[in-house]
Amino acid sequence: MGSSDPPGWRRPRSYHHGNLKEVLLEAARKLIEQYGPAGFSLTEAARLAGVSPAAPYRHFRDRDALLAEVAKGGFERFAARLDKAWNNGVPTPLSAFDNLGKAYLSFAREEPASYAVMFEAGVAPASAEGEALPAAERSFDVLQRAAAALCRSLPETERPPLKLMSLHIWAISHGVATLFAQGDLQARKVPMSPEEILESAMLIYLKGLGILPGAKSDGAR
Amino acid sequence: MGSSDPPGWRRPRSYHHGNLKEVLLEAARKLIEQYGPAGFSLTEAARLAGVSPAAPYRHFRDRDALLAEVAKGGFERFAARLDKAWNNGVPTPLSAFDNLGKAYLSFAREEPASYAVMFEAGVAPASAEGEALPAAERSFDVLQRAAAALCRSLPETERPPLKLMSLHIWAISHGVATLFAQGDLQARKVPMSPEEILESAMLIYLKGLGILPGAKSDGAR
DNA sequence: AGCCCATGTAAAGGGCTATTACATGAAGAG
DNA sequence: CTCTTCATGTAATAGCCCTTTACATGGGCT
Repeated sequence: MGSSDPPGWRRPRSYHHGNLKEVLLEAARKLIEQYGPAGFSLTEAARLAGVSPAAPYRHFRDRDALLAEVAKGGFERFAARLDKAWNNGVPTPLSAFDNLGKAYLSFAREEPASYAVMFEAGVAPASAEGEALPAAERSFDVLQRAAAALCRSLPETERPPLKLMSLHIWAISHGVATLFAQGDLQARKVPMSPEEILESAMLIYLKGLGILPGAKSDGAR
Repeated sequence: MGSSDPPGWRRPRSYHHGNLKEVLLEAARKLIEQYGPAGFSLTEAARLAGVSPAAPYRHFRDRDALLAEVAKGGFERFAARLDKAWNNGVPTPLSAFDNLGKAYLSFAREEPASYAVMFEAGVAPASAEGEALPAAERSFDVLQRAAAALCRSLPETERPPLKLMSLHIWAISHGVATLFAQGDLQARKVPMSPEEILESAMLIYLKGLGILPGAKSDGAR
């Protein structure tokens, strides 16, 4: 890789690009962000990188392989960010959980292209799954560890199935992220921020589990 | 839907098709279901309908306009189904709400193509929004009416903001639908059905609001 | 019966994907 | 230092798709 250059900077006048793979991935994210996963074109990414339309095929088997790499990189950064935000539940599981939710949303907002390729159906078929699976599972693991930590305040007999609870948390976060924190639907006339929507939903959910002090009206029983 | 009904059936031997618009929409849904919104091609839809590649342009301005119509029709059937499932909260709001969730998931499973075009970013750009907005809002209204009915068992001072609660319900349903009830991720090693995941999440959420008898440990307070 | 125009076809331009044969030059061996 | 090698780039091409334009057909109205 880059030997005497500043870390991985492309050499414009060289026949060999020197950094093409990364530049193509970056261009792909930019284009997907702008035109959607469907509107993205290998040829245009090559144009952005200043190379011929055939050059990308030296680094990716085909268009789908490039998208699979976008998904893989996305899952890796996603897992790292969730893990950092959770921070092992420090200082408290509740505050860390709040950070986790905010990190989830900010990733979806800051890397909408990655998020779309990671989760939208039919974008990166099975190839992505195979490559990206480990990082995807690391992401889910963070949610699962958070759920476990939150449950520790409950008597064992009242703890929900851990996996189920993690799926709930994932679904709520994903729902808020795709409906409100991404591109266009964000502009709907919803007077609340995605963060507010997610946090309030999580608070109610945690009350329902008895992890937070319940709604006053348990007298309804 | 009905396939071989007498009213408006295509005339195979006629120069004029007689039913092309509907047949193209149906073909589009079938192709999107199979290859994803990106893999769908106008030309192939025309081939399925037995007409030339230029014929669709007599009915749709361009490829995006056809997708916008898919989205519009999807939202209309979606709204109708949700409304029917909710059934004005009869016999009880809780049972009707359960039906509503099941209807949401079954629509996402039975019309994955429509659902994808309706909710995936960048598939049907702004054109869809304009045309499909009324039906989309009717869908959301059903959720909002359900939320209102569920809240009526609460003292007024403890009711959550209606719009916020509706957004929560929508986000949870959408999250479960896209993560677990559609195409590929469905095949994950999740030992629960989407219906079970959604219903359990909703039960916990409603407990958190005090609409259902609370988790035993409200004594935590 | 005859006209009109909604709805079809054929042909063509331009873009994208992917393959193949060829070109370039960075890096290591002698 | 030179020479060879091979990863990495280009050019050219085939095939598919989108979209437009000019033309063809025939159903329905007068």
